Amino acid sequence: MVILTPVSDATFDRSRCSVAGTLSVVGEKWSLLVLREAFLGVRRFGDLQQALGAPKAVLTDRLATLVREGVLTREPYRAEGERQRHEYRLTDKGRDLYPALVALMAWGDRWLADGPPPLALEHRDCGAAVRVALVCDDGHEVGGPREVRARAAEAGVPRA
Amino acid sequence: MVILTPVSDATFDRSRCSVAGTLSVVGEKWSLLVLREAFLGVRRFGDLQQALGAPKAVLTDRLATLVREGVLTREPYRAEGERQRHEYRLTDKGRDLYPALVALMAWGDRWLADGPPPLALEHRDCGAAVRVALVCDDGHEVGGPREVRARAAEAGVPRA
DNA sequence: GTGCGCGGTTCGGCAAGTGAACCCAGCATG
DNA sequence: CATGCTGGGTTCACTTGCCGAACCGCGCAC
Repeated sequence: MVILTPVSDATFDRSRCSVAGTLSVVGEKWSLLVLREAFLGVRRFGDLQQALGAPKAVLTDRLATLVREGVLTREPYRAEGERQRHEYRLTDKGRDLYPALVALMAWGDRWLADGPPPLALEHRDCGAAVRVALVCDDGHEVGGPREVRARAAEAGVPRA
Repeated sequence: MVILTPVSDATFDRSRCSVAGTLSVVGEKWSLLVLREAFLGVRRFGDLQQALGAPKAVLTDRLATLVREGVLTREPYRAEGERQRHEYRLTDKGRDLYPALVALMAWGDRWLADGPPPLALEHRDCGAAVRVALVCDDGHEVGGPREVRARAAEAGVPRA
């Protein structure tokens, strides 16, 4: 029997949904917080652990999967008088998660705040506050989901 | 002992971080996928279950917490010749998660695709594609994290 | 060599997620 | 009325994931 949801275009192929795909990469516990730290410039295992308070084993695992997925790279470095260690840096793929992280942060700032936002983002050039906006390619600012139509790609196309 | 991370402004109060706060509301497994369906107009328990394939028990729990957090409401309805049931609808607070979801989807479209994006978003008014953009309040488009400075709020202010 | 600190790995216990079975209200049917 | 069916859950046994503490091993300092 065919599903007939109240909204006609809700019948797209969920198994290929990009939200689910993204979450399979960064949706585990701590992953997005690791990336938050990465965007703040934290690169070393110990610093990450201290900043996050995550169990070492979990942190090890999350870093490994993020590296495996190409979101971070693991690069050797060597500080004065210490042995070689590794640090974790964002790749382009990882840096491209910035808008998502900013959007999540903005929501928390707005709806969960019990005071001023704990972290303010400002444009390095002009000092003005940075935020995420929904825009369309004609340059309009989009107010919200009500103004958006979701269209499913043609089904039946096999996986490449 | 005070933490001294290599980056000076990385020392903000993580315990109040809005990313972590947001994730504590929508970061559990399935939560964001439930919201994806909500944005597509799916409102009924059974439809959600069928669309997601999530275990009923988990779905029940996620819906309950999303309602408790004020992201969804649970409202009675009654279809012709059926008994009363409940449906789950987005609140303003929930609708405001749209940019975050779109950002996650965009990332997946870009980096995980093995074909065209399974779901295209277009501006209802003009038909142009919808995307998330990072902008500053002076109207500039922000290229990425490199152009952003994160500034921690003054510490020491107790939790209101 | 011994000690020590960093970056992990291992381990036992607990919480969360999973699928299948079960339950129950209420409409439909006979 | 009894009976069955259906949607929306709950319960249960099992697996997976997360947790904190203990342990390990490399390489520098002594």
